[in-house]
Amino acid sequence: MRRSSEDTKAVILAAARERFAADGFQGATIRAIASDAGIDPAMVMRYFGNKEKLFAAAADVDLRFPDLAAIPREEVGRALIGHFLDRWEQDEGMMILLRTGVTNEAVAERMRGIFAGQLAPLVSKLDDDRERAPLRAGLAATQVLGMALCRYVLRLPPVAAMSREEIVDWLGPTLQRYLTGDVDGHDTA
Amino acid sequence: MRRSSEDTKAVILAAARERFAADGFQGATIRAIASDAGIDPAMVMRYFGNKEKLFAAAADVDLRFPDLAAIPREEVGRALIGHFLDRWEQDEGMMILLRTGVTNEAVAERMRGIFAGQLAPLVSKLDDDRERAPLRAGLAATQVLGMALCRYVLRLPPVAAMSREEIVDWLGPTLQRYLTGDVDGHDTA
DNA sequence: CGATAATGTCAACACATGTTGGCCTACACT
DNA sequence: AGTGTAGGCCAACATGTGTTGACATTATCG
Repeated sequence: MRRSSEDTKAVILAAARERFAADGFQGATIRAIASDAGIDPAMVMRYFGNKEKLFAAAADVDLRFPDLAAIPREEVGRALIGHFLDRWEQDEGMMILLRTGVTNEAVAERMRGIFAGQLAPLVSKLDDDRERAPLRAGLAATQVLGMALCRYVLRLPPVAAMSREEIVDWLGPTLQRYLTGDVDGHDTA
Repeated sequence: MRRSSEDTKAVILAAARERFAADGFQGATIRAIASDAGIDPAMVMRYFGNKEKLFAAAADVDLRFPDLAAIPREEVGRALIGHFLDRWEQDEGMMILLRTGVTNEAVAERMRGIFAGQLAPLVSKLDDDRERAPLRAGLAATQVLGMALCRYVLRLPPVAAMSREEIVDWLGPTLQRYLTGDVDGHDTA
């Protein structure tokens, strides 16, 4: 045999990741993915069943958030945005989710799941008032996803041009207030 | 004649707005739009030429930002987010741009144009240091678009559940700092 | 009334897409 | 060498899409 089954499966998956990240779910075609992978479209079907299952495999992403409770309380804001930027630039899955979640309800549901399952629980460990944790996590999500949207997807020139340090310096305090502050910006006791 | 040319054109445009806002550019089909409008798909072509021109007509949006310089300096943050929330809920064009700009480069370019032509100039009037104005505007865009994304598109439960006042109270100070503060959050002289 | 142009409908084309089944090819094992 | 099987390719189908042209219908005006 030319290649092992697992090898070609991996090649297809890599090509699918790139295409889904670049063109979204509808925009990425099986034929284009197969062409990128240098194989026949039929192979994609053989190994992944159909387009939706291929997408599911390509969009399997883990945020791998660090344990915020293990970080000095006054640094969680900077730590969160820093980690998120790293993660975004390493894992194409983030781009896939954002590009497709905007027009695909199933993916949007998945993003809500990631939010509720990976970010919210972490935030709730920071606060004694567990009631407010989802709100805090939600606020953090708006700022963090908004940055990803403007920087990596829309590529607004001033935002795309910022250095990692600048972003951390500007967004860190914002996230710090969302995660640990009250409305007026004072830290909770 | 049953209807005037302008009337049906308006009916088509209204249906197109809804479909584009709900399904994005690729997801919205001429046939579905025509069906919503209660007419034949061929009419759409007759009046708008092709799908892209129809989209261009449907996505013609004006942010109608107020003159930030005419607002007390310490309130520009709250004013900006408040105005943006109003605008979003009144004009389907905002949803169209966000839903489609994420996967369509031409629309993304258009959003960059709106940003550079409508938001950035306004911000530059707030600051003596004109060099920093694009950066400030960009930061504001990340927070404001991130809120729209999480609240109206992704519908993250805690964010969608917030009241207008809560959002203004939480995001106002953030935008205030992006627009008029230095990195540490102190107002510029 | 009759002509004419505007408004609308119908059927079809050309094309791209996801998906399927049959066929070929090359290796491993006896 | 012969054979079975896994990996791979080709051609085709069914469907949905944007788009087009020919035909019908209706209102306006000479």
